[in-house]
Amino acid sequence: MKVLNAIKASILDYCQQEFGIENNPNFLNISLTNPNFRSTGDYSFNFNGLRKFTTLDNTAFGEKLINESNFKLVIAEYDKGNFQIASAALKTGFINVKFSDLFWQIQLQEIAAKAQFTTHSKKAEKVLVEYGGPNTNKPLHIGHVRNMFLGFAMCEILKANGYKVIKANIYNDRGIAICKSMAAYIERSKGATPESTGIKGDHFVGDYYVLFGRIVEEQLRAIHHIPEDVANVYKHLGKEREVAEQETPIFQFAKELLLKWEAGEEQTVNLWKQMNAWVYEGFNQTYNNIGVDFEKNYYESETYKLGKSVITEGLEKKVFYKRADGAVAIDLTADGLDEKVLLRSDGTSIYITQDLGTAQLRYDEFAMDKMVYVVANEQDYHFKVLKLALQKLGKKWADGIYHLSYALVESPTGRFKSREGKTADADDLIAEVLRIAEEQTKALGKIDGFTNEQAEELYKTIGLGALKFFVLRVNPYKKIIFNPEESIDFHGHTGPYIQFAHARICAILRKAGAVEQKLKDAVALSNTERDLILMLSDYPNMLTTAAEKYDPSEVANYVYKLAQAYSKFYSEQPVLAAENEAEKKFRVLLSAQVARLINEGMKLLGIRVPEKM
RNA sequence: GGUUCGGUAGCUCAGUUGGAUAGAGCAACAGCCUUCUAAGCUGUGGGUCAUUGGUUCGAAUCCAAUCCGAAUCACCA
Repeated sequence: MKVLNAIKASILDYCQQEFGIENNPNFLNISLTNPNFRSTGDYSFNFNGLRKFTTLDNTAFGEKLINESNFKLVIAEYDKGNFQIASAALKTGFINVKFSDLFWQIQLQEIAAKAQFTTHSKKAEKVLVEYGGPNTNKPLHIGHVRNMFLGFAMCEILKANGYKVIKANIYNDRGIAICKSMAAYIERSKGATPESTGIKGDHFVGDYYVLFGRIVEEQLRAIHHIPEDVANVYKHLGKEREVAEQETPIFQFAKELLLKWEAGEEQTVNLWKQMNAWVYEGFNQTYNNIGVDFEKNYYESETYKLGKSVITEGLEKKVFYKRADGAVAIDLTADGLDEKVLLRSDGTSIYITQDLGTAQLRYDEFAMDKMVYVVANEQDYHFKVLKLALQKLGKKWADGIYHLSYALVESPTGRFKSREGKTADADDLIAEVLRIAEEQTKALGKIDGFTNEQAEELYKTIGLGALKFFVLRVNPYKKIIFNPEESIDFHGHTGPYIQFAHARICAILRKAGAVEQKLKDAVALSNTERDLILMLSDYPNMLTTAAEKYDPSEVANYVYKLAQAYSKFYSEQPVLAAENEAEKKFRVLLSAQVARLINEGMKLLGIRVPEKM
C-alpha cells in the first residue's frame, strides 16, 4: 500500500537528517501486526534496525520518530479518520499503527473498483514455462500430476504478474523405451488397437511396455532354465534388470527397432507414429480432465540432435574444450561442480547437449526474458550445469533460467513403484478422487435440485479441487506423502473448505440483489471485518511474492486464510439480517469482494469454485 | 566420501531477506444448527523448532560441527 511506503520514507528521511543514518529501506521492517498484538495495530514498523545506530532506548527513540518526523502527517494524508498509534509497543521496538475504520472502508471500495489485479508495472516480459515432460511409453503417474499442477499454477501466477507466458510441454517420444513397447506390440498384439480393445491410448501403449518386461522374463527363464517357483529372475541371476535383459531376443529386437527408427526406416517410423498418436490421444484426455493446457509442444524426436552448434560456439569461445578422448566438456570445478561432458567422444548428443540446443532454439524463437523448467529435484545438478554453461557462453538470457525443482510424491511406505500394486497412475487417482467427492456429496445431501450433469460437474470441481489444493498447498521443494485414503479430505485446510466458503457467499449474494460498490455511510468494523479487508488489500503483494519465489503454495495459503477469516465472519455476523442498511451494504460488498478474490486466487491454482455445494 | 535439499505438535504443513507471547488443519475431548449452506464456528489439551556450540540488544530463522532422511556426483534420460 502506498501509505506504508510513504510512512517508511518519512521515517528514513528523518533518521538520516537527525542521526545521519544511511537511508536504507532494510533498516525499517514493515509487517502485518502480529496476531497477539492485533488490537493495537494493523501494521507494525520495527525500528530496532535504526535504533541500534543511536544511544537512545527503544521508547525514547520511538517517541522521537513519532513526534519529530512527518510520521503522523503522512498518515493523516491517507487516513483522515482517527488512526491510532500504540505507545505501549514502543519499548519492544515497534510502532503499531491502527488505521481508522473509515480508512479500511475506503480501501474496500478501491479494491471493488479495480477491474483486475494484474500488475503491468514493468514491460511485459516473456517467460517460457516448460512443464509436463512425459515419456510416451507409459501413462501419466502421480509425479506428472504434481508437475502439471505446479506448472499450470506457475503460468497463471506469472500471467497475473503481467508476464507474457508461453506454456510449453516436452515429449520424450523417442529412444529405447518406446521401442520396447513397439517390440512387444509387434510380437504379441495381433493387430489390436485402443479402439478394438476399448483401452485408453496411453494405457494401451503402456501395457505393451509392461508386457515387454514380462517377455524378457519369460525369455530369461527359457535361456537359463529357471524354474517357475523362482520369483525374482534378476536376483536369481545376480544381475540388474538392465544388464540381464540385454541377452534376450526381444531386447535385441527393440534395439534393432531403435536403429531402424534412427535410419528412418518407413515401417518402423510408421508404427512409432501410430503408437505415439495413441499415447497423445490418451494424454490429451487426461490434460482435459484435469484442466491443464499447453500452447507449444516440443518433441525429443525433433530436438535430440540439436545442440551441436552450441557446442561449436563453446569451443570457439574456448568455454568448452575437447578432451584427449574426443569428448567435449566444460570445467565447472570453480563453481563447485565437476567437469561435465557435453558431447560424446563419437560426436553424438547426450541429454545435456539436447537441452543446450533446445534452450537456444527457444530463445531464437521467442526471445524470452525468462525460462522456467518445472522438473523434479533429481535433476538439480543437470539444470545447474545447463544454466552455468549457457551463462559462460555469454548468453544474457541464461540469467533468466529458473529450475522450479520439486520433490517427489511418495506413498506412506516410500517411493511409488508401479509394480507394488499401490496405484500411482494419474487416471486412477483422479477417478478415485471423483468417486470420493461423489460419495461425500451424496452423503451430505448436497445435490438437491441439481441435474445429473450439474451433479457430475460438482463432483469434479470438488474432487479435483481437493487434489490440486492438497498438492499445491505444500512448498514445491518439500516431498509429499500421499495416501489416497487419507489425503483426500474435504474438511479443514483443504480445497473444498475454500470452495464451501465461496458457495456460502454466493448464496448470500443471490439473495442480496445488486451489490452497491459505493458505501455512503461509515460503519464500525469488527476485528474480523478489519482482518478481511486487510487481507484483501494484501492480494497484489501476495501475487508478487508468489511469482518472485516461484511458489504457488503462497497463493494456496493466502486463499485458505482468506476463506478461514470469512468463515469466522460468517458465523459471527449476519449479512442480510444486519442491524441497519449501512451495515448490510458494507457486509454485502465485503462478502462480494472476498468471493471475488477467492475465485481469482483459486483460478491461479487451476481450481474452480462452485456457486452451490 | 563430495555437493545439494529436507528435519517445527501424535500426523500433514505454515512461519526461514533475524524481531513482540512459534501458528493452522487432521486426530482426541467439550460445546454451537427454529436465524444468510454445520464440507462450518467456538473452546480444551498437545512443542527441548533434530542435537550442540557460536554470532548479537534479539535466533525456528544466520554461521560451524554432529545426527537422521532424500537426491545427485554417467560419454542414461
